[in-house]
Amino acid sequence: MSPPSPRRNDQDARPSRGIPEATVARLPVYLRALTGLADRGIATASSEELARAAGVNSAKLRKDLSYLGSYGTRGVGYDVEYLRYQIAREIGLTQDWPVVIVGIGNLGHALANYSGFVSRGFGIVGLLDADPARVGERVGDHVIQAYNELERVVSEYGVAIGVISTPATAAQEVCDRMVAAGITSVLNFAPVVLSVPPGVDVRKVDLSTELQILAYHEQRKALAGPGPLSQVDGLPAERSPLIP
Amino acid sequence: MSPPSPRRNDQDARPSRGIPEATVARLPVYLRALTGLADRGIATASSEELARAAGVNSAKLRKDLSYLGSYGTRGVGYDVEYLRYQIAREIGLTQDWPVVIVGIGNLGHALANYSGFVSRGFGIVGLLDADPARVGERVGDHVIQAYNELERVVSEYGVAIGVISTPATAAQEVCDRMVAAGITSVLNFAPVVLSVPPGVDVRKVDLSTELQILAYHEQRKALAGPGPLSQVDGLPAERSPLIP
DNA sequence: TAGATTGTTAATCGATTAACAATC
DNA sequence: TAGATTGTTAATCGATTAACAATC
Repeated sequence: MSPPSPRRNDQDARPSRGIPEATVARLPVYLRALTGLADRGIATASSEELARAAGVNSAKLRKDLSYLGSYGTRGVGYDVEYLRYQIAREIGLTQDWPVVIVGIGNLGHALANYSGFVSRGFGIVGLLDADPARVGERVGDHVIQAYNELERVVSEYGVAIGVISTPATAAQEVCDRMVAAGITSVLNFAPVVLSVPPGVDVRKVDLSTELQILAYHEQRKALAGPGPLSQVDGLPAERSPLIP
Repeated sequence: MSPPSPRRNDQDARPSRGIPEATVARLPVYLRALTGLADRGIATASSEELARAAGVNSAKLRKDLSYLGSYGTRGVGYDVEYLRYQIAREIGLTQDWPVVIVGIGNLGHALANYSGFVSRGFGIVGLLDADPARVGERVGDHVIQAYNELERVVSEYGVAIGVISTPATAAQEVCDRMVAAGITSVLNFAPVVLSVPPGVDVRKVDLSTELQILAYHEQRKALAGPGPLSQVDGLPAERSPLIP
């Protein structure tokens, strides 16, 4: 009966706004694919070639890139270096992001030594640990500092992104303290669901969740029987238990 | 004009089949939440309580659980232990999954020492590295073996899931060899897009992608200006560069 | 111009959510 | 029975995909 209610129109915003989440999550993949092409001396790539390098289909890639603007040339393709820069700018990698890591156990060491960290616009400005025995230890180019230094490091370097690689039991309290100190984005490696106030982003990386998702699909493959056509002319593929 | 073409009906399959991917990805989260509740001695939980513990809304949780069956009691809620078992069974965690890890650098060490590994139905049956200098080194309960042992370990233990924590340059060749040896699920920590034949599942965990997604949102917060209401009465929030 | 390839449209598919009848 | 809460429906929203007009 009544006309559709007037709705806030996304057109009002700048074109750089409102990129779908699914697209945002793929931009880093495109960026990496472009870097790979550039390293191999390739100056121009079609959506088809770029999509292959990124592991997606070309329709999706073109749709994704269309949210950023028109950076391709019809009949030609995309200039690798130009597109790479545009995506980096869109993500915000034309500036450096200071990052603090709390919890320097095995995983924290691995993160601190991860070269992709520095090379991609992120810089570690603090490695913090609550264990006094670890404070002062050298890890890569850095020295582990006391957890108590968190507020100082965050304000001194203007840290916006914090990484949590503590045990699960400590993660929420570390997160709370990060947020109180001014951090508004958290990358969490601890296997807990973190509570944060509105305006704070949390992303979670969870080994055991990933393994469980694989196990689910693996189990279904076994149930479906061996062979790509899921023929059921034999018993399900046998899997040995842990003891051989 | 013509009636819709006859389509293969999912109803034909058992109810345990065809759980949406988004739901599958949340089952491990529910499982962990249930374990947490059980640890605190809670025997029964409503969808509302369970959803809070898992960090989702209760409608989504009920919808997700409905794909597994009717394991709740109207007016009462869910029996924590019973539901926990049903989800574990659905995922396939009532059996143990032998896992092999290739690439025992910093990250490989962290993964090998990760306790959630063993405790959640996964068992490491091999730590492999291509560097002869590392072979023989003790990591947790295991000893690093030569990369050459891959085929033997996979067939001896019936390994279906392989973890790649090598440098990016080695990842594709390791993956190919895993697949040739019979592995059908790969968890990849190397920052490359892996090519695999149909029927092989790959999941990727990528630190720098996660950081970049956070950076994108962080940048938008800065552009929107300080304050939760995105007021633009001031300059964008200042972020210091890496050098203070 | 002819060929190639982008950027966009529109159809389809899958995921989320609110609401509520069923039922403990 | 009255109150509580599940399981399901249906509406909405967001993501994917194929197709193709626009255009280099």
